[in-house]
Amino acid sequence: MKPIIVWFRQDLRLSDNPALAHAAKSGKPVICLYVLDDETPCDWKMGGASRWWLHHSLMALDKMLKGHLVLRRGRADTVLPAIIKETRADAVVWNRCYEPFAVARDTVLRTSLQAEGVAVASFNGALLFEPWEIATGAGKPYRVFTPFWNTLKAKTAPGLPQHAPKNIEFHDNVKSDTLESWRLLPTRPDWSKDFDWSPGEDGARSALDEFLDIISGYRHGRDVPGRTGTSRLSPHLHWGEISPRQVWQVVRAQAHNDGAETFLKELGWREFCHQLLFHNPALPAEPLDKRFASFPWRQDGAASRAWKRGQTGVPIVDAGMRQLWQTGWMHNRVRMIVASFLIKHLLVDWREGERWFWDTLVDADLANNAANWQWVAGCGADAAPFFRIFNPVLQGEKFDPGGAYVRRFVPELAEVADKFIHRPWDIPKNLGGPPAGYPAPIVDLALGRDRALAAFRTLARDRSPLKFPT
DNA sequence: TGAAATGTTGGGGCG
DNA sequence: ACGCCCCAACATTTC
Repeated sequence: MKPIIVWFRQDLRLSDNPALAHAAKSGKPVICLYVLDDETPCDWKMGGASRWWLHHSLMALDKMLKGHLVLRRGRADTVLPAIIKETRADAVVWNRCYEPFAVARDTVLRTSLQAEGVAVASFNGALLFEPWEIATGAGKPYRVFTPFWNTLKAKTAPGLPQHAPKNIEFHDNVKSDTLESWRLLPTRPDWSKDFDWSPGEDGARSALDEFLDIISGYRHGRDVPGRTGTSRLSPHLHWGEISPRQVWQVVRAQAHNDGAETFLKELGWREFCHQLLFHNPALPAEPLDKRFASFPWRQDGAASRAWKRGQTGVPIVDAGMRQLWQTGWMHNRVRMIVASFLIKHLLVDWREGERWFWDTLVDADLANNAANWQWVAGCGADAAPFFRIFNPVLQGEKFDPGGAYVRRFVPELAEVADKFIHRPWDIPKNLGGPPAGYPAPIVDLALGRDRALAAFRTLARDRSPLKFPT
């Protein structure tokens, strides 16, 4: 019997994995393969934090496969034909990816494999619905979230998740790299020592279970960065350690509480972002709203560096940027604040923030990252209006009132009184003044706001309708 | 999934 | 007792 190859990509799990289930049912011996491709030129090479996650997730997957995971390095269109030749496999299955380069790669590969007589099948393992399954009455992709969401909800429920295959008959003795030889982990310095994550399918399940304990308070709790009020599922979902169908099914069962309802909407945003990228391959690189093509972004290396390092002198911004660097993740409320600060107060091109997040987030996801940066910049689909400029002081006082979040990540401010924790520059002289060792703000918040309004207003005067690439 | 400026209202101090 | 002013508190509008 000739073997079948399951090509793992962003679906590092056994349960509800349609490609794996298909292979296990086929009666053929199964080869579970992961290919690390550092060779194909790509604008979005996997970032450092992603590689850290991948290392641990592959280790977990290999354990669940009882050591049968095959690791190969190289171009997918070289590795797959090679391993097919070695093992005489006559079938390949995978779950679909939706990044433009992945779509292009997989389309070519499918054709060439089929031309060699290899059976190829692909499945939906990453989304509730395919990007082409939710369309307007005119058959076009949605550009506004709310009608997209209404249509998604009205569709018949996404398919029920499948159980992991009862037993898998593996095809043995396939050459494999060692994971260590891929050197996915950071060395000198080891910036991952404070990462507090459990990559892998079990870790994903635990994260979901822990979230279910607090989901009833999600609607408001999700906005408080000093406490755990969010699901922290994003990296697990990105790597496919848990499927959106699995999350949907469990959360849906609690739909009587508004927290569950609010959270399902976030899964909806994930779907929305993925269909946006699928239908707009330039989403990560070009503003959807073409009026932004000639926007006068400022080149300010010093400001960008201060932002990345969490040295802007604005507490909630610095706390967020340091949380990102230290833990590989940032609370969503704070992502909006730091993004607004970079784009509006500093007038730096959103793509610079997008790139930094791509390199530093363990949940870096091309679709979510690009769509959300465009959203904050005001050039994306269903975008925030240009005049919506977060005041980081007010946001801090509203969502981190006791300063617990700032104190945790900006130790220079740990002893500052609550009243001044989000504006240490206002600490009067007789109380000691601003703490030494913490920078003064790199931009005057009022001036920065006015400058952004002036710059963005010139765009708003251009009444030409939004032009989206077709 | 804002913030700031401006407008309105109503209670209380006080001449 | 009355009107005037002040100013929270809330509402509206503007960016």
